[in-house]
Amino acid sequence: MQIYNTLIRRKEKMEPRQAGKISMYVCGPTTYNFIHLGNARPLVVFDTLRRYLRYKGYAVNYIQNFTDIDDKIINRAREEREDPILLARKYVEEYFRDADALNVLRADVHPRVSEHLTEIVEMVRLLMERGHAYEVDGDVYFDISSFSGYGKLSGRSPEDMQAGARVEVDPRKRHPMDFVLWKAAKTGEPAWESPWGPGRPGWHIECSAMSRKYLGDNFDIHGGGYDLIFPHHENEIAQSEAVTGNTFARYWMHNGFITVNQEKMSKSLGNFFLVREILDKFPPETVRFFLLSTHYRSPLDFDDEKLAASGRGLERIKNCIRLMDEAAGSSARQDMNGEDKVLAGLLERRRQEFESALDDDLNTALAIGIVFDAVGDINSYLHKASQGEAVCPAVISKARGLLEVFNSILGLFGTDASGKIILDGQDQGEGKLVGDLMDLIIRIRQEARLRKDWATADSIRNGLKDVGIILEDTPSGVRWKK
RNA sequence: GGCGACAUAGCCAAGUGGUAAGGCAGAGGACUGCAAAUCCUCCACUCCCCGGUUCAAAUCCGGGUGUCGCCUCCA
Repeated sequence: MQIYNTLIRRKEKMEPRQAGKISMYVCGPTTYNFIHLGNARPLVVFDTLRRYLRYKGYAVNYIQNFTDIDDKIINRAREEREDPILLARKYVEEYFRDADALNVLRADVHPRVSEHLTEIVEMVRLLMERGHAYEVDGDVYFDISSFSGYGKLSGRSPEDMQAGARVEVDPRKRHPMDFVLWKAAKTGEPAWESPWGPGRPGWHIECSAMSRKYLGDNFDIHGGGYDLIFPHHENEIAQSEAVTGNTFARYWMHNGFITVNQEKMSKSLGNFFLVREILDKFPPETVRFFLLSTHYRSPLDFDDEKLAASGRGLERIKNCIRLMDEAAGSSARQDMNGEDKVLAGLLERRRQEFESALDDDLNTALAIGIVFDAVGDINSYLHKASQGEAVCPAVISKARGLLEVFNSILGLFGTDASGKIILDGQDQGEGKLVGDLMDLIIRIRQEARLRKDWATADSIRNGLKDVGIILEDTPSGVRWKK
């Protein structure tokens, strides 16, 4: 598999440190609010990467942190007259509700800053001991001049950045780009004991300390949003490598932004949409599909019309699954004929194309194109079969199995424990009562149709449409779906 | 001021040297009482512009133009 590595600015072959195992760390949210769509992109992208690596047979150790101690949390808690720790805890819970809805699998560990003060203080202490940090009035700063590789990820030298500095420089810092490792507590703020007095960690040190605890001095993949390259990830490298003397992460992956009217969606611009709000209007699989329909490094512009178009595209895949299930249930042909073998061959080819798409820097947009190609192959086969011989259930089972493999990686549709795709509709969800009622309504309408009472038949169909149920008359019977 | 990314049909989007995937929307046909779904066919002589390299460029190089991002909390 090839991965675009921000460190060298090109794709390279991904070779894990240990054969068959991959360690991944992805920067998670600061929990002071519900997540917005921009926050959701890395979740879905790296979840998909993780699923694909698993599919390829790797044992993946996946760590995603929560920043639950931070200025923004403290400010928010003050506004709401709540305890900062409890507020952060609440938004961790809310985070999981959104992530679960988007079918993002839980990480192996979700470490929180508030539970790793010991490791963080120890790391700062080591940086002090080794001459990479200095203390001023209870604050501890990292001394970037002590780390020769500073700037290697973001591709800028300390001199470049000084030239355009847009912030007032704290005069207590030796170099303007020095950054805080430990902040002395102000009155009323949560604080933890340290050799430099009570305080709390700076933003960057947590990821260095927690990734080290769970993945060791070096690991394979570090992911996050593009805007974390500088300063966050640059600083993580400096801290970690200064302490360990080892290369930190080998492959750095950064997702592009979600934009609104071509502008970055961000909290400071106020143009963000909460995942929760979007899920009120669109099903979660549509949102996930939308997020994966563009390559992860490209910007992705959001609006309702684009999401709606994604939903219509997804419907095509769902229809294919419904058609397969109907056809398979109506046939018991055993032996494979020529058409069956042609489809079987095409399916195998699609599997390979799908894999090579994802092998090329997780090209989910291409992979989704391959899914549609497979859907076209299957629909054509079903159409031909409907006019001649019945389908061969064994080939249909293979086809459905292929879509389930695709789904196990893209994570679009809900499944049962064995990975079988479960769609809304008569299969499940509403329970037996709705199914029975639908059977009754359809029977009454069919009687009307037999009498050629089209007015009644159409009235029933239109009425159901108004409550969100689609009726489709087919030669073999009536199909309904939500 | 420094650094970087992107520009492909009405919309979304893949494609890094060999003659433009896929989806949405749209047109025609098949099927249907009608609709929907599905199938078949059509829908970019051309990839922001101008030069150059090459037998061959959307793809490489140079120069423009435009949009966006990072340098400050931000996925």
